[in-house]
Amino acid sequence: MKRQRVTIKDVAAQAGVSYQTVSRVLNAKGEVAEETRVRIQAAIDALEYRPSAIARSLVSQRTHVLGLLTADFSDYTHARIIEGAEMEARRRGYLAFVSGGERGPDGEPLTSPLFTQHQTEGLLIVYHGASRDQYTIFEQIPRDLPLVTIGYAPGRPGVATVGVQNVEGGRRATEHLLRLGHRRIATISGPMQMYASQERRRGYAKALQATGLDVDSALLGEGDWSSASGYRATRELLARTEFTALFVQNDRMAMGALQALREQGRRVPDEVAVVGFDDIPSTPYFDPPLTTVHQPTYELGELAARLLIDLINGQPSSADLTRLPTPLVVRRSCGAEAYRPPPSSER
Amino acid sequence: MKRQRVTIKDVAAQAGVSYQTVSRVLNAKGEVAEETRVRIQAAIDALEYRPSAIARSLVSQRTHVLGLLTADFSDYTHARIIEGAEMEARRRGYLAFVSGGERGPDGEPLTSPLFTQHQTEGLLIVYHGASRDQYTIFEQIPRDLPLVTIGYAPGRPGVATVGVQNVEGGRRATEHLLRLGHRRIATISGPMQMYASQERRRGYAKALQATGLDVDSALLGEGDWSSASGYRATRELLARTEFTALFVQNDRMAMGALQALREQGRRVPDEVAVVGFDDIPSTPYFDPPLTTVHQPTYELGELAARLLIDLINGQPSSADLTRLPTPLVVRRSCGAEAYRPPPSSER
DNA sequence: AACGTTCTCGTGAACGTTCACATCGAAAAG
DNA sequence: CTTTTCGATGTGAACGTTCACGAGAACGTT
Repeated sequence: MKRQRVTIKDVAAQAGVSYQTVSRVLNAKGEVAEETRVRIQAAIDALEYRPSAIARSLVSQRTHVLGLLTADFSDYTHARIIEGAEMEARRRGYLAFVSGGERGPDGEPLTSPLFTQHQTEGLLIVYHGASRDQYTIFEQIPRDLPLVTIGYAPGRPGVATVGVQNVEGGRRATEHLLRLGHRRIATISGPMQMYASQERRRGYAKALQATGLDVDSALLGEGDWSSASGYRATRELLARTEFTALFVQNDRMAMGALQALREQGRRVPDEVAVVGFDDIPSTPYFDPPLTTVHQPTYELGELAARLLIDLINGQPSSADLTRLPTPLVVRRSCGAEAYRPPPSSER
Repeated sequence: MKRQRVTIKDVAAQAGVSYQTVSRVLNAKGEVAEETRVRIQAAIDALEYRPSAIARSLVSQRTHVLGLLTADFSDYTHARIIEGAEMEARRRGYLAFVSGGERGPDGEPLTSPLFTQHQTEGLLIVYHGASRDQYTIFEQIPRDLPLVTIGYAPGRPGVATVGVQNVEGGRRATEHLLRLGHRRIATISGPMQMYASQERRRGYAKALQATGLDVDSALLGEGDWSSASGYRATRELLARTEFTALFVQNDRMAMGALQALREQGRRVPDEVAVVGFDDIPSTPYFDPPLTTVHQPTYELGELAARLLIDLINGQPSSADLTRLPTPLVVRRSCGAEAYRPPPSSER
């Protein structure tokens, strides 16, 4: 484990100059004779010298490291956001600590104390968010640390937020079903203390009201985003009331819903039309292929990283509170279109 | 952006001692009078002092940072491995840079040069691996950097490898179908240059041969792990030959396969029995619920991280080349069992 | 009463870089 | 030929911490 480090002084010695001159060619700063620069470059290559980011950080007080914090790593939506954010960060010269999986008592992701010690320059919380009264997580975060969240704690002083058009997405899905002639449209939300759930349901209600319909509470189901909960909520709805359409507010729950409908012998889309939310890649392979509201998760991650980096560098960014569009993707489960074979490439 | 850092000297001044004494209480090293230690602790709390990991790293030459490199972030299997690895790393006091999404010309993930500069102590490559002749990635990695891969480049000098029992999994799936009386069993592999594909197919062949059957090349399909490719490969198989069972070597492809079978009017499991591989969480909600070979991905990530950290600390680890078990999970798509309602919780 | 121990704490150096400034030489200007 | 100017390079300090020492005080020992 003796990893003898090659330092800038070794390079200087090899090239017969002082360490400062080497530093100058490394940073392309200040004048240095062409002849010496090639000599130094040769020494660098010969010794395979790699500057120490640690030492640099110590003097510059900058680490170029971001922290990405998430509650649920392996959920596709979250993973995609992280992927986009990490990619954008890398493009801008930042590295990302990623941490996730641990949740506090209220479901919020947990910060590792390691995060703050390691001089993370900014933090991105990838989490779809609980309602206003539960922000315990922010107490663990230094107040002066640039912070961006995804659709979480919008408008909170000190935190910037980006998200998707949840309300519009919900409205779009519901309008589509209304346009197809459905009048009794059930819906299954995620946990109602979460913003995304509230917003998607608000879109649902808006669409109904615009058509002069009231929201019938018998038609409102609630799950926890999991397929199992979608399955359960659908069975409850079926037992409780009649409906000809179902708007499930994420695709995983929709998968459970389709399962429940199949079991009960309700044909989709003929007897019940179904629309989902998220547009996860497997959606064209649902039975039947799912009409759903697309979420640009990758782009959301990129946007969030961009905003965070701008914040770190003190650049006013217009991205704060940006809401990315959520177009409806029509497939077969809503009955609006004849069947097409699935596309040849995923994602 | 003026983040005026509280240093150990500030704490020392506040407590009326030297910086060294503060360092002693921080590291619980050396004797320090009880009275002064509480005084210093008070100063630490009052100033909200957080030691600089950067400065520490500079002197200790240790960063306690791992690099997790992946090719495909948002694939469930990969994400789960990373999640497990990150969790285990955190438990052992390590933070993890995660980087992914970029692939080289041969499909291998790409290392960021930032990785090595940042004094990553070890690298975990989460990638299911291509065949022997494509190891371009290792050339970018310093030879003395501890390296662990997942089922990739096993036996290569300098890299430790963990994985799952792919051969046994493939055998188990095929044996199950044989035991149910099937004799013409088709299979769809991933890209054949990948280890996982080769191994799973080898398991398939072994099971057939143990029963005295030959491998019929007409029954061999190949995809790229995506649902779309599973769909395509299944259509090709259906057009080409007859079979009563299908072993698809990952669940995403299986999803496409089910879709293709449905379209062609082949009932599952009555006309064609299907078995998958991976046991992703949505598997119970496939139509029909998919019998599949379980992969302990989370545990695999934990194991890999443990191995990597042991390597870093120069501890001989017995985990190298460990292969985690891959039990068969029987659901409905193979026709072996009556239908049970999906479980109430995912993952 | 003088001395060795044991506690407790402080000083200087080092980790690998960059920054601010000083220095040196030579070319340009008078 | 002297002075100015500027290009090229070197020196000291600093970033925040730990490590290897060393020093003083309190205590007991003979």
